[in-house]
Amino acid sequence: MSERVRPLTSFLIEDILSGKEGLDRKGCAQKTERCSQWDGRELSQRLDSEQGSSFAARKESPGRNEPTESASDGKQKRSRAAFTHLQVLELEKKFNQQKYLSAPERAHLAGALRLTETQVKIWFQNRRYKTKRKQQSAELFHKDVDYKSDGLGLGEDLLRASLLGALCRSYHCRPQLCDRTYAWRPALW
DNA sequence: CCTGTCAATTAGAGAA
DNA sequence: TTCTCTAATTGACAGG
Repeated sequence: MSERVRPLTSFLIEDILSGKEGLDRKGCAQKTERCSQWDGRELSQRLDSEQGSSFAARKESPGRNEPTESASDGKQKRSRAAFTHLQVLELEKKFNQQKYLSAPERAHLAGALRLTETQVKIWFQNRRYKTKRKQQSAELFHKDVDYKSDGLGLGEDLLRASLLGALCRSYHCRPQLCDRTYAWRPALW
């Protein structure tokens, strides 16, 4: 992996408008186009009428969290949507069926769940990565257990116990997740 | 060029 | 306050 530069975690509309980000209008629209929090097209349009002013180009959050802004410094705080139980349930269900969605499928699912296509896309992206990480750590553990138990036949049981324990630890503070992870339970064990 | 993916990271939210 | 989970963001890269 190549070297990482400073992440633009606080991607501020004010910075773009004032030229601090060093992006021209097109670059700005492109960049924002990629972020679910900002609508590049809307931004481009509004740049025409509101150049120089600070405004919130943030899309309406589908979750219960409203975008917040501290009035004093005018800095936009990143909002984090909290998907509903049902939304996650349906996403998990779909993910269990298929790990990748086509554009029409994504649009359909997004519409059905009242999420943006980007949110669905990002959810699947994060979900795949999460699955991969879990699998990798499980494999790592498996190797370790195999090495330690070394012929005692404990590897599989210990792995199961460990994974179950990890899962319980993960969800012990969010009981509602135990229900919505139905996809994992029978398949995993 | 555009759009999607991955991998890594950041940061909000809530439970302990 | 700390910890965990996870939505969102980022850069690099690939394919059409």
